[in-house]
Amino acid sequence: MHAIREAMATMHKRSEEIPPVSKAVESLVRQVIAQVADKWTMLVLEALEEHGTLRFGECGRIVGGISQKMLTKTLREMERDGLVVRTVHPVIPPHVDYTLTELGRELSAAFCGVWTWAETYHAEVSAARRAFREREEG
Amino acid sequence: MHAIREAMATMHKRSEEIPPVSKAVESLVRQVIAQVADKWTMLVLEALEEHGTLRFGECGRIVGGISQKMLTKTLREMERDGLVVRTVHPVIPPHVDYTLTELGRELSAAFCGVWTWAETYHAEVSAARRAFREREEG
DNA sequence: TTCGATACGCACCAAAAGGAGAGTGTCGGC
DNA sequence: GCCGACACTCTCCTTTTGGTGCGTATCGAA
Repeated sequence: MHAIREAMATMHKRSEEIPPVSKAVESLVRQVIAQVADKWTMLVLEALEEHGTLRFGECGRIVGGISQKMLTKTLREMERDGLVVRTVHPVIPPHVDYTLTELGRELSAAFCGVWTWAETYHAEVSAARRAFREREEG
Repeated sequence: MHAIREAMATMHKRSEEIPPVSKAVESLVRQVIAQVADKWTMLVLEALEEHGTLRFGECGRIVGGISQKMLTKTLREMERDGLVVRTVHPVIPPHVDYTLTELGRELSAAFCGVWTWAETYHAEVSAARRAFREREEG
């Protein structure tokens, strides 16, 4: 009945009762990972890495399929985390551009492995999905 | 007034009107990335990489802070994508365990760079956030 | 005999993600 | 003189995400 509640309680307790000093660091790392391992962040990062400095609209066009709202939000978060620098040129009409910082470039390089993996193995993933569906339905 | 609508329409049109042959592949890669660049997927991947074969409950305890529902969902998706193998031992009480496939291990290795980045630079990210907040509020 | 353990599925609900559309202010081109 | 471009912001609205709690089957232990 409440077996699961206790099981999950234990699950949580175990991870909270053992704070091996570096618990704060691990939490931070997780937070950073969760933030950064975002679809749009990855895509924007890629766009900026490939094209260098980009304006808001350019960036949206290159990424493709992103709404203004999400583009604004993603770029703001990246700026906040020190991944991009936002430069406002006070002219009319407004001109704002975004450039990767060193931190951003490093992250982009780190993500490179994942991109390569996806490009290398997407066929295998598709095959696995087909096989899974057939096993389920067939 | 409807300037933006047109701008965004153009934004989308551009990316949809130019299908440079590898458009399908890019779409697939993006889909795979979006799937795989998930917080829980990364965490489970890490747990399995570090501990080898794990049971459902063990996995939850190691990842920490994940609900059953999300753990089930994450593991199912990973199985579907060919990242883990799910083995059911038909005993009572039930015993199910999960192991990374070669594909999963490759992905884990690819993510290694991101983990390293996060561990290396989390302090910089924190600093950037503080600076951003001070610039905004102060 | 009743409880605890296992690995879930299901129903319900709250919160967050994300899209659509309108509005803003100014300028240069038609 | 009016419209389009820029880089947004703001307000709805829908979809997705994720948590909680309950139920299940069966066995061995208390």
